[in-house]
This record gives sequence, structure tokens and C-alpha cells, in this order.
Amino acid sequence: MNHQQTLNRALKGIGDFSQQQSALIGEHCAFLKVNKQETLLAAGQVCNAFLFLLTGACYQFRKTDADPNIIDLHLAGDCVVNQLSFISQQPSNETIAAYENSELLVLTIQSLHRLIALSPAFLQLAKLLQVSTLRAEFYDNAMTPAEKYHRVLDDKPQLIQIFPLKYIASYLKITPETLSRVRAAI
Amino acid sequence: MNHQQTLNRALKGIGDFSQQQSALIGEHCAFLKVNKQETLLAAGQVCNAFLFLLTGACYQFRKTDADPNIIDLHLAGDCVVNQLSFISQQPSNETIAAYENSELLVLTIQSLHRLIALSPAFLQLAKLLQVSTLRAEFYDNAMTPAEKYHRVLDDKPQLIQIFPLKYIASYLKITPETLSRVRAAI
DNA sequence: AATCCTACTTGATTGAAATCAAGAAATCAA
DNA sequence: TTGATTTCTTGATTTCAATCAAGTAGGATT
Repeated sequence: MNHQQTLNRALKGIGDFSQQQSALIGEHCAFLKVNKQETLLAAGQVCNAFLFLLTGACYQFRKTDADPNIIDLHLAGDCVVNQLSFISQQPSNETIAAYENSELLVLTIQSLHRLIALSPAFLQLAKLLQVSTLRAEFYDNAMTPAEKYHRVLDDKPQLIQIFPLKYIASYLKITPETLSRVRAAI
Repeated sequence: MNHQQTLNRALKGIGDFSQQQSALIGEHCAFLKVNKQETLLAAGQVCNAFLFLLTGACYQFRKTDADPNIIDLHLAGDCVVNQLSFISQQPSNETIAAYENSELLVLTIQSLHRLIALSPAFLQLAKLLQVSTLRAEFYDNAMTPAEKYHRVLDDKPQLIQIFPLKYIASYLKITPETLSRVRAAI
């Protein structure tokens, strides 16, 4: 599948874009290939682009003295962005890295502004910034470990195939031990 | 203090707006006065406006079979919006209501678009939608009840003056008993 | 194949907050 | 003002996930 097709598919989840508009977005993107464990955005840098993950897997984490704190896990089709840093154009607290060899499309904030200048329809792209908000609330404070795990199973079962249990556990803010037990109890 | 002044003050926290731009925003707003316990946005409705809270206090909650789930507490100067519903223009899961008699400015999504058409500078208003994101992360999963409470004390001490303890507890996702004990332990 | 290292599992224990419960204080309504 | 209702406090108990701990399995490297 070519890049534009994957992009079109990703854009479907975001808003109503015509064939032409999708193509225009594609034209404003750069292609990027990274290897396993390469950094896409280092903590302290300003996030000045949207990344569309075409193939592979990426993750977002916060460094700690102990194990890194997983903030987000991304699969092909996802939009990878540190929304806080992007919006505020302040240095990010999180690092974004590739977990697998990955292919991405890069849409810089300048390109985004150029698109919006061409047509307000591209304002819809701003919705991307909300996606992670949805996700953050999705795995809610109030949910039990079992609920969280089953929600991932329903929502993004591939996550569990691709990322190690301890990443999933950190993402869900539970311990690996608890997740292991939840899983065993199915 | 007149409405425009209160609005200007609120806008300072959001972005860089000239005197004229602030005035233009004010001109695009409608004035609204509501009484205690009146509903501003019912669950199931689409949130199609930003509300600037000029005076009074409002809150956002999710209905449950038991006690309502407090999602957000707003004081004068705050921007009151259900961001998810606003962005997606889908029905809201939450209800927004006045806790005290309140005065508000209403900026509809149409007016927002009109402003953005006049000048891209008004895109800064979109930052408002991020404010609650920040807040949601502010009282983090990982914080202890005591940490949460002291953070409110530091951040928004008036909240504790105005809203009953059980609202604060629900907002912080702890029980009233626990909050009472935390408070006693100062 | 042997070694090392990390991930995962499973068990025992602990601890912190929820729940259960009852009484005190504050607010509201008549 | 009185009584009723709700909110807040305080205590006892329970519960559930974290922690501590040890062992097993799987992957990588030589």
C-alpha cells in the first residue's frame, strides 16, 4: 500500500476530506523512515510536527530514575504527536521513540498553517490534537485494572501483541504483576 | 468591573491579543445570566459555544445511578466548555450547570469561525480547548489524595471555599471521608 | 550449547483508601 | 425556632493493588 493510501485511511478517522484535500495534505508531508529505538522527539525539544505512523510502532514515555513511564503507544494508522508541546510550542517533557522500524509522514506546523491558509477545512486537522485527550480519559482513573485491560483488548488488541506486558502495564498505570494476574484470570 | 474588562483578563491567560482584538472577541460574545442550578449544557446536547465565566461558579458532571460524578469545577475567569463535544460536535456525556448565580459571555462556534476568518490570530482561542486537558493531567492518577488536595489548595484555593467538600472529593476522585481526613491532617 | 539478562509468573505480605457505620454540625424549609 | 435533611467528621473493618520475593521461561550474545 502506498503512503497516500495509508494517509487517506488515517484521515478518514479525523474528518471529512475530499480526495483532493487528502492529496494536498499528502503533498505537504515529508516521508521519514526510522529504525527500532531511534528517537523521534527528545524530551526538551519542541514538538513542531504531526507524525502519521504508516508502518511499525512507536511509543511516548517520560524518563524517571526507575523504569520509564509509558505515556502512549502508537500503531500504524495512528497520529503521533506530543500535543502539549505542539500546542504551546514549549519543550516536551516526553520522549517519542520508535519501538519497531517505522515509516512515517511528517506534517510540520508550518505546513499545517499553510494548509489552513489554503482552506479552513484543514482546521479539522486540529482535531488530531484531541485524539490523545480522548485516549487519556479512556483509561480512566476510576477503572479497575481488569477493566482497563479488557478495554485495551476491545479497543486496540494489537497493542498487546506488539508491546511487552510491562509497557502495557505502565501505560495503564498498574504494575506488571497485577496485569499478569488480570490476564491469567480470563 | 464591566464585562469587557473581565474578558480581557481571561484572555490574558490564553494568548496575546491586542486591545482591539480583545474588543472584537467581546463584540462576538453574547451576555448570559443564569440562576443557581440552572443547566447550561444538558447531557446529550452538542456543545456549540465557549462560555467565559464572568461571575459566579459552574460545574460539569456526569450523571450516575448514585452521586453525580464531578468532572470539572469553574470559577469566575474560567472558560467553561465541554471540549470533547465542542471539537467533535457530538452530543456531550456531561452536564454543565451553574452552582451559583452566574454571569457569562457566550462565544458560539460560528462566531469563533467568523473571528478566525477575520484573522488567524484568533486561532489562539483554540488553545482554550487545551486548558482542560492540562487540568485533567494536573490531578494525575499517580497522585495521593493528600497531594491532590494540596495541589488544589495551591492552584485554586477558592474552589474549596465555594464548592462543598463532596464535590471536591468527586472531582479529585477520592471519597469524601478520605478528603475529610486529609484536611484534618494538615 | 552455555551464559546472561530481561520478561513474565506466582505467592506472601503490606498498606492505603474504600466501605461501612454512626454521630455531630451545618443548611434548609416550614 | 424547630425539625428535617444533607454534609462533614471520626472510627472500625475490609479490600485490592502495590510491594517484596523467588522462581521460570524466553531471547540475545558469545
